[in-house]
Amino acid sequence: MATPRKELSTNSENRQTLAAACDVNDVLAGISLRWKMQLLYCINEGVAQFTTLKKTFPTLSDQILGKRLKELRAESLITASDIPETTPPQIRYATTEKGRELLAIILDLHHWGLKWKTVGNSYCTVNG
Amino acid sequence: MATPRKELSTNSENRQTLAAACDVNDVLAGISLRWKMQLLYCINEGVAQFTTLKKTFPTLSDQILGKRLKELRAESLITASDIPETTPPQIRYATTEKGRELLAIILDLHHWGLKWKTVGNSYCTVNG
DNA sequence: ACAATAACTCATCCCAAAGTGAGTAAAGGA
DNA sequence: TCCTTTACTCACTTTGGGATGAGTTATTGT
Repeated sequence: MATPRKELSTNSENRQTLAAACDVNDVLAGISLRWKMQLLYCINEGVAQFTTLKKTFPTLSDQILGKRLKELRAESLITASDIPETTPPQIRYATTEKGRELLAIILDLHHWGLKWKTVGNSYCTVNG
Repeated sequence: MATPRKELSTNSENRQTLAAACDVNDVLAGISLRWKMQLLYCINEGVAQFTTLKKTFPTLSDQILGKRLKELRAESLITASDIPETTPPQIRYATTEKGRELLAIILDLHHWGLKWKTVGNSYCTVNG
């Protein structure tokens, strides 16, 4: 006989459960999307156009780059503005105050990672 | 004619590329695994056994719970110790200094999220 | 002997994030 | 007229994190 299966996915439900339990889950889900913090960092450093970002990350696809820039704009982490007198019209991105404050915390996370970095990989022998 | 396809995945390659570029990518990938920071937080608050954690998160499966606890131990964010005179032998978890320092940064992230939280969802009307 | 409980582990399936190749609009130059 | 460049978008496939249901080891109580 066929195994009875659930007709509704608890996968997306659980994500909502966690988001409802604490806002930080939404934040974590947002910042961990691949390339996202890298892009925010680069834009803050002045690498701020579609094409220059593409060159900075050669293995990053156009689609994901466009998607991430759209997300960053929607979340007000960056702003977009036309560069006048360019043809075809070019767009320059810039970080917002919200974005820069987030980057500061990401930097803390970076320092934490370095501070507690396991030299060699002794902890990898733990198994069981 | 058949479209020529790549035989090697750039998916996992890109993860390594990012990890090599900056350690913080590893950190981000680690902390964003579902339930992980919740569990770390609960353990720090004293909800520190397999079964009590299960009861705290009813929709969290046994497998993921076991997996996360294993990861947290492997990364030295928590420690495990036997509770004496219990039957069957029970295990209590506790956060490490490394784990508590991480939680402090997660708390910053939480505050950042609250500070910049969009009231209503006006930014959701951005589309284009 | 059998049930109960704690703390897991295993094989399998599902789904959404990530990647792939191609196509689009608009403007200027050869 | 066609080519180039910028900044995207679309339809499709792949991949690995997460969920599911069942099984395992060990110990005490009845």
